[in-house]
Amino acid sequence: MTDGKFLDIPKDFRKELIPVRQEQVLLSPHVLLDGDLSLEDITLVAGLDVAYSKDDKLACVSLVVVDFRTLEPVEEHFEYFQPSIPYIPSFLYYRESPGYHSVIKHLEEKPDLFLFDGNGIIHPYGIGLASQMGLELQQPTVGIAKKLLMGKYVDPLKKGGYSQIVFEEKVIGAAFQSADPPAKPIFLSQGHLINFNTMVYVIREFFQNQIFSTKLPIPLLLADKLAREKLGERE
DNA sequence: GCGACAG
DNA sequence: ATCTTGTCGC
Repeated sequence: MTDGKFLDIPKDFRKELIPVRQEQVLLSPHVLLDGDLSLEDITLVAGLDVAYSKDDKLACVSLVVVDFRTLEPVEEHFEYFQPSIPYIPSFLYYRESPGYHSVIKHLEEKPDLFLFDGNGIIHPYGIGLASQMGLELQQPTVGIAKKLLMGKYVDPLKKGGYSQIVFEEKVIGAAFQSADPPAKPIFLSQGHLINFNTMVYVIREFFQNQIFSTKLPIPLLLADKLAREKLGERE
């Protein structure tokens, strides 16, 4: 017991991460779960992801910007970097954010929304990596995870449907059935400056009139592919 | 009491 | 995340 709440901090990292936890507690109240963003305003959507070498010595971060109407990619960037800390649940931001920030610098045009592979407010202190990135960028962000970190939900019945993810009586995200059952849903959570309904509607749009059946929305699918491909060229 | 635990 | 074989379905 080192944390006092939901996720314990591994003993080896306790001393370093307790101040980090304090930072999360301090920043969490600044996360905004609303804002002006609406579907009609969205033209460019960015997807970001990180791939790791098997020995965890090298990482490749990728960024793909997609036109929300045509679903065509309009910008692609990638960057190699060295992970400075291991993966520790609830501290993913501190492992991946250096990569994200360096690749975002290459953007030629500012996207209207950023999608991250991971969580927004689905987090023991309500500030997952997508939320903290949103605070720093001061831009709308959404987190999309393939596994549930915390909360409960009932399985959406059919493809295209969703259900609320609830924790301590509060709605913290949406389980979205992006592929046909029995495939597991993907787990959406607000990062920053976006409301629940807009988040769900935006993500749902990516699966409308789809030629390929994909589990991830196009920006994240392409980012995932790019990071993997570029990492492969170096190992 | 044990185990859970984004990537 | 990454590793890893065969197998199911279009």
